[in-house]
Amino acid sequence: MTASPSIRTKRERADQTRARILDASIHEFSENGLAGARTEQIAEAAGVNKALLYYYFKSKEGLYAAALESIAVGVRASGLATLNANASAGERFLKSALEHFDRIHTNWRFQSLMQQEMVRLHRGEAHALTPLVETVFKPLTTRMHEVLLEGIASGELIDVDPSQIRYATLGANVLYFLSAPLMRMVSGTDPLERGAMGLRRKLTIEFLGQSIFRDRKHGAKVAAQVLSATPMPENGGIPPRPTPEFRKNKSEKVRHL
Amino acid sequence: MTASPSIRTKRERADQTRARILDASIHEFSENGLAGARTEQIAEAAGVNKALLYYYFKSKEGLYAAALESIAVGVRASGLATLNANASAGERFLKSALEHFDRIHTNWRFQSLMQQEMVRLHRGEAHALTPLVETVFKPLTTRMHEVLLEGIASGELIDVDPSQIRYATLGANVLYFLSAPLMRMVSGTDPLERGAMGLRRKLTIEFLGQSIFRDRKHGAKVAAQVLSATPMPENGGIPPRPTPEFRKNKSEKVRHL
DNA sequence: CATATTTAACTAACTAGTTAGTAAAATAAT
DNA sequence: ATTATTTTACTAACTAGTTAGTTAAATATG
Repeated sequence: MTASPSIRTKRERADQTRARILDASIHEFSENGLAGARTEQIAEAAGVNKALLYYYFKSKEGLYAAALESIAVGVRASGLATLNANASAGERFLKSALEHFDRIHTNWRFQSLMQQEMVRLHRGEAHALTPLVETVFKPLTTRMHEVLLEGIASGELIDVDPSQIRYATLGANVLYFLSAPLMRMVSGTDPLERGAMGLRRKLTIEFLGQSIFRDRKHGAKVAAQVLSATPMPENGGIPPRPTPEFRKNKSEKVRHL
Repeated sequence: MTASPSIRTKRERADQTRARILDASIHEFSENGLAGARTEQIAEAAGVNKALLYYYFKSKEGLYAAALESIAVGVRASGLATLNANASAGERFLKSALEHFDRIHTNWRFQSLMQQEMVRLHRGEAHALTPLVETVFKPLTTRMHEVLLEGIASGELIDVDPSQIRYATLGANVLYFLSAPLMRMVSGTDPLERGAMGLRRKLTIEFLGQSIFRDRKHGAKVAAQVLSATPMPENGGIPPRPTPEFRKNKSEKVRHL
């Protein structure tokens, strides 16, 4: 287990192990939640002994918080990038809506962790999200608000509450992916299949072009432009599930002998 | 323990205990999830012995499924009622959007259970939701689709994908409540406080009036009409949480001795 | 050798589900 | 109507298994 020959020093190898633990944690926590994830499983996936988790991070919750922070790093940057692009406020907002849609499925782990954190927050648990408020959520929310206000002031967008536009836009994306397995049962077709997703992606932006732009013809043009400028990224992250029904649980073991 | 004098027969008392168990289950499961809820705690809250849960429902999952079905009964009726009201398609849709907003906070337990079920579905777990697909979700989705198509055909609503209108509308409501504890940390004000909620309720409908109606003046009128016809219901269901931070976990006990 | 990293072995606490038994109500027999 | 028998509703105590976290020893590495 003397690792790859490229890594020699003690420090480097330790850092690498640490990173492997974080990777495995993101994987396990995003799929099974804080309570559902098993430390033993994380250790195994990282190829280390369970006690090592407690050597690097003091507790399961500490590990969870670290995993959350490590995955959140990239989100802020890409989110702000679209909002600061060189384009009209309306176009920047559509770009950012599209980026949000794409990010949900390319970085599904992050989305999954966030959804579980929201539930935990409602229960009054979770310190884990607190640090991300300042580093990620506040900057993104604020910037988006500014862009929308700018678009409204310039007359490009309709004069409605910017937060409401935000809720409707992000909410649509969140709900699409969150409800996908349910809608699959309702409609028979899988919203996570690439074709369906590509269509939804297009309809999402076109809808915004028609709904929040004062001049709907202009909105349609901007939507088309944004869509043609940003092709759908490769299938990223939502781990495909087998047939919806039969599948033995993991987090809640059934033990009827 | 001969209970109240009004209940004499064995059968009646048994039905009552069964109902008490279901009530306690809804409470516990909605607050702690399937895995997080403790059978002992459910039994205690229902005032019965734990083994009785297994006498009435064969397993924890069976109890969960029964609780879910019992709470879902009311949702279909109220949802369909607004969609079938006597009004234009556009107005019926706004009514139904408003009913959805109100239902989320008056029947928070249902919403909470649904959100957790969505996550479970993504993991490939959950038979519990399957029966509700036919009895609740399919009828509601179908009817809403019909209403939207009617509104588009009549020219009252803009010609965009009906499903996209649904995602944007319901998604906005879901995200508002789901992200409330996070937004409270971001903005400092509590979205679940009654004043804020009343405002959001109004902005939600007004936004739809401006965004999905072909004639925005007409949309504004319909929105005002729907809002004045339906006052905000009394504070229903989201259990208020103390100060966001400090609060010992329940589902994931920390046992560092 | 001394220090940082890693592990095998262990434990204390907890939890879903079971079992064996009881009290009282319902039903059948006399 | 009284007694005997069966069924229903319910409980106390227990089992078997799981899991987060600890400890002390081992293994590199500088």
